[in-house]
Amino acid sequence: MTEHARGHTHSAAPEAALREGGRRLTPQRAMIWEILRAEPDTHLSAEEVAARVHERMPQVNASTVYRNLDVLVEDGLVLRTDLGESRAFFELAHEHAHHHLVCESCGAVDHVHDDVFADVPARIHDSVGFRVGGREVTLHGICRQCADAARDPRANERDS
Amino acid sequence: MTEHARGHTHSAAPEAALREGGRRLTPQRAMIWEILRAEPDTHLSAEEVAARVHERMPQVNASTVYRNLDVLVEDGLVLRTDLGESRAFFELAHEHAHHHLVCESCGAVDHVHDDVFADVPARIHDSVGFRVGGREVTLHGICRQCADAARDPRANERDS
DNA sequence: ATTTATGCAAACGTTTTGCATGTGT
DNA sequence: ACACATGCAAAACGTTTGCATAAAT
Repeated sequence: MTEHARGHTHSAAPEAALREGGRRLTPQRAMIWEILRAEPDTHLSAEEVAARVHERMPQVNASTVYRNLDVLVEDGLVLRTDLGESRAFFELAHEHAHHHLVCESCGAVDHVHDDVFADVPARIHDSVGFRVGGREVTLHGICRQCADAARDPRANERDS
Repeated sequence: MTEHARGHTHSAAPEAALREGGRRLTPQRAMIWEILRAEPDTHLSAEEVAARVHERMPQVNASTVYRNLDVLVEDGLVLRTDLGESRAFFELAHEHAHHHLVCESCGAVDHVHDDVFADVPARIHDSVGFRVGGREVTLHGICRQCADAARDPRANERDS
């Protein structure tokens, strides 16, 4: 689940992609990019990104972060994912889909490989003509930890 | 798609379920329930429910609607579904899962029968131990209409 | 010179809260 | 009488916007 840990294609600063749209790679933008790159497995909300930015560049305004996240998403460099409950998260755009499993109990976000969906998109397309998004899917449910905790109350010690 | 139009299990006013928790079926609650029951295929946001309520009972405050939607969800009578983009919708709780397909292009919400998922939940559980929610799943993508419109620009006439 | 980006502050829209009043049990 | 529910107004929340300034082209 950490196969893409070390820098490759997408980790290079995204100057090119930005400049295509007449955009500039400002220090603030670079910082946001860097923050997302540094935590590939965390799903950061806009607010959390803003907080991270603020730690390192206190003078940067939250609105700048919001604006830049929008820009990066618009240019396809960053992916905005809705995890439900009005929680939108941001992460670097990947080549291939990885899907999100949001635990309804503890809020944790697991990942699944695209494989598990097998031919579901095809079946959906066949039955209703809907083309499931090229990107990410979010499922809700109960993660292993919470399921275990519910099954064996004693295991609660590691939870809240 | 209107099989459950006339009163049976779920369409009956939910007095019993409410009273179990020491709750009361107030006129406001009944109205909300009625509104959701009247539009089984629409996915109403809290705000839209509030608006519908206001049409019929103008003196009812929005906060009452918000509070009551919470209560109904809490008691399992109403289902809150997150359709992404901070759009949460409400509908009467059903027996069996039906899933939502949100068109990223036009925002329309399609439904798919649970069948299309076949053994996906099992596969997910096997691979990461995550138990996909007993209820509803939301997928994002492009609906048939929008896909057709994109493929054959001439068909745009029925769209925006 | 022109465009793009920033900081600031103020506005926004939705949802939540505190509190006094009302209603049902 | 008591617990539960309501209306109202105010606050809260995360996000967005207008505008003057600053930086890059």
